[in-house]
Amino acid sequence: MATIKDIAKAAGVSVTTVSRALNGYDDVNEKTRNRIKSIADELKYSPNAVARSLVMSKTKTIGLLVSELNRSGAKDMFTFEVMCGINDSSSDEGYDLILFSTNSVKQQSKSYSQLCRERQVEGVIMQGVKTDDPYLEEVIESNIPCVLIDVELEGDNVGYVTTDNVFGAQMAIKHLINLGHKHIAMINGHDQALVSQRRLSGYLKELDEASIPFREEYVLNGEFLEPKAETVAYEFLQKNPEVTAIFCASDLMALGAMRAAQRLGKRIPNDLSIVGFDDITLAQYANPQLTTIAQDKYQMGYEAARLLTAMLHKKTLQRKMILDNQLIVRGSTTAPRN
Amino acid sequence: MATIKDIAKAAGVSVTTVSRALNGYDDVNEKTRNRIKSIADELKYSPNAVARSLVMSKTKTIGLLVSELNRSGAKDMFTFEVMCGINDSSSDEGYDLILFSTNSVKQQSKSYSQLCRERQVEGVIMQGVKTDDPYLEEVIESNIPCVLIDVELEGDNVGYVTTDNVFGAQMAIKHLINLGHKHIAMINGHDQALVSQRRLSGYLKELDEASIPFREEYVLNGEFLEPKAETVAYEFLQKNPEVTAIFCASDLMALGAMRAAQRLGKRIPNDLSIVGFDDITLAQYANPQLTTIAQDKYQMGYEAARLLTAMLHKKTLQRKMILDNQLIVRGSTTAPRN
DNA sequence: TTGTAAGCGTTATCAA
DNA sequence: TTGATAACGCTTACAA
Repeated sequence: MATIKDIAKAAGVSVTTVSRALNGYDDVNEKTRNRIKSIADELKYSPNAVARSLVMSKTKTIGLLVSELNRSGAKDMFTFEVMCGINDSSSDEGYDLILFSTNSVKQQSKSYSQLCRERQVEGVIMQGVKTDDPYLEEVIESNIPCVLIDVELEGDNVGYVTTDNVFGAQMAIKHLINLGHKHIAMINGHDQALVSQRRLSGYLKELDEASIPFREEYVLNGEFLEPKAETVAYEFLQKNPEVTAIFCASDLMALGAMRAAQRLGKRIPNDLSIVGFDDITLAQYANPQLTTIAQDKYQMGYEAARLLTAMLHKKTLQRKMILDNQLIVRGSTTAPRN
Repeated sequence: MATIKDIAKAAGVSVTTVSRALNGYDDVNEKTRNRIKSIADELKYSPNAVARSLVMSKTKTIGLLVSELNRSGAKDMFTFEVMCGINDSSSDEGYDLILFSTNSVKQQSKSYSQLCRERQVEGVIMQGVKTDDPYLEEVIESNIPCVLIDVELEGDNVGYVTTDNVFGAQMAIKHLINLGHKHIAMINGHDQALVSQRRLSGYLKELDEASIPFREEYVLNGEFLEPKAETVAYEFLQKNPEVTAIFCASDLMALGAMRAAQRLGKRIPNDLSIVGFDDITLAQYANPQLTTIAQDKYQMGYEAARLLTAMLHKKTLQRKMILDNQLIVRGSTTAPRN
C-alpha cells in the first residue's frame, strides 16, 4: 500500500508536490509530474479515499436506504430495477453507493442521521419507506440532501421522484370504461403508501368524469400482497356478481385477483377484466397476459440519483420529478358480456 | 456535526477520555463516563467512521462487485436474491456494503485492486463474473480477501460459494429417465460460466449411468438467454423429432424452449418435457409450471458474506461452501408418449 | 483514572 | 515551481 509519502521519498520531492502532480494542478513542472506519475505507477499507488474524505469532508458517497430489502421484494422486481437505475446514474456522476439496510428492529437502535453522519454520506436516496416511517421525519429535520422514491416530500434538501399515479389510474379506468364496463372495483394497496392514495383519487376522478356513481364497497384493501388480494377478491366477487372489471394498484395484486376469479370459475377477460399497475416481468407471463399501467422503474432510479447529485452541486432548484406512465393493453381486458 | 473535541470541551476532559468513555473502556470513572455520554447525546454526536477508519485502517466495509448489474438481470431475480442474502448477513456481522458497479468499459480504466484500495474495503464479494473476466486474475494476485459466487477459485484469501451443479443436473436427468425418456437434449449456458461446465458434466454422467449414449448434437448453446434458447430450440426440435425431453441450464432458457415448442405445435409436457434450473419466480407462473432444480439464492448470498467475514477474522480455514439443490417437480414434465 | 502527543494519508495555506 | 506545516476526527502508546 504505497502512499504519497513513499512516492515523495522515491522522487525526492515533497508530498505537496506529489499531491499536486497527481491531481493535475498546473503549477507543477511537467518533467517532475511525469517522473512522479511513473513512480506512482511503479509503486501501484492508488489514492486512499478515506484519507481524502477526511480532509476534504467529501466522501463522494451516496447512501442507499431501502426499507426491508428482502426476498419478498423479489417477485416484483421493482426495487431491483430502481436500484439499477440509481447505480448507473450515480456511478456516471462519480459517486459510490453505500447500502444501508435497515429493518424496523435496527431502526430503533440507530437514527437516520446517525446512520448518515457515521458514514459521512453526502446524500441519501430512500426507497420503499412507508409514509409512517419514523425515519421520514428525520429526513426533513436533518439537512442531509435526500431524494425519496414515491414519497412526495419537499424541502430545502429534500426532493422526490415518482410517476403520475393519478393519471395512471385514470388511464386504467378510462380504458375499462371505453370497453363498456360500468361496475368497476378497485383493489388498492395499504394506506401507508402515497401511491395508494394517488391511484385511488385517479379512480374516483375518472369514474366521476364518466358519471359513474362511486360505491364505497367497491374499493378493497389488498395491502399490496398477492395472497391478500386473492382473499379479498374472492369474497368480493362472490358478493358482487355485477362487477365486470377490477383495477388493481399493483400487478402482484392483479395476479392474486386473477387467481380468485379463476377459483370462482370466472374466465378472464370474458367474465372479468383486470388491469394492474407497474408492469412487472410477471405481467407478461401471466395467463392471460396482464393489461397494466407501466412505470419506468429504471428511469425512476436514474432520475433520482441525477436529481440528488444536482442538488449536491447546487446546480438545480428543482426538487421533484414526475415521470409519465403508460397504458399497456394485453389480454386481461375486454368488453363486458352483456 | 459535533466531534469528540466538542464533547471534551463541554465536559472539561481530554479527547482521550471521551474516546475511551464512549468506546466502553473500563479504565474510566463511571461518573465521568455518564457525564460524557449525556453530553454526547445532547450534542447529537455520532462518531465519524471515516476518521476512525483512517486511524484504525479498518473500514468495516465490504465491496460488492456485480458484473453488469443491469436490467437484464431483472428477469431472473438471481442477482437480487443473492444480494439480499449478502446484505442481511453482512449487516448482521457489522459490515456495510459498498456497491462497485462495473462494466467492461469502466474496467479498462480502473483495476480491481485500485477499486478496492481506494475505498479501503476489507473484503470483496463478486457476483456474475465470467471465467474470462480480467478482474479474476487480479483477485488472486491481490491479497484482498474475496469470496466468489459460482466461480470455483481458491487461494489464501480467496474462497467461493456455489451449489452442487453436477448433482443438480443429475437429478434433472434422472427425473427424466425415470419418467421413461430416452432422447434427452440439453440447452446449456455460455462457456464463460463455470456452472455451464458443471451442469453439462452432470448431464453426461447421468446419461452414462443409464447407459444412454451421448449424442453431441443434443447439446445446444443458449447463452443463458431466453430468445437465444428459443431460436436454437426451434431449429433443433424440427430436426430432431425423436427428442422427448430437454434439460435447460437455466429457467429463463427453459421458458424460451417452451415457447419454441409451442410455436412448433408441440404440447408441454405431453409432446415434450422440459426441466429448468434455478427456480426463478417465473417458473411458477409459466404455463405449464416449470419443473426445475431449485437453488437457494438467498442462502448463497448469506453464506458468502458469512464466509468472508469469517475469513476477515481469521476464524476459519474454510474457503468454500457448496450448497445443495433440490428437484422441484411441476407440470412441465411427464412420461413420453410412446 | 486521566491527559499529552503522535500518527493515519490526504489536501490546502502560505511562504520561499 | 516547490516545500513546510497545519489540519481533518479519531485511536492509542506512554506518561502523569
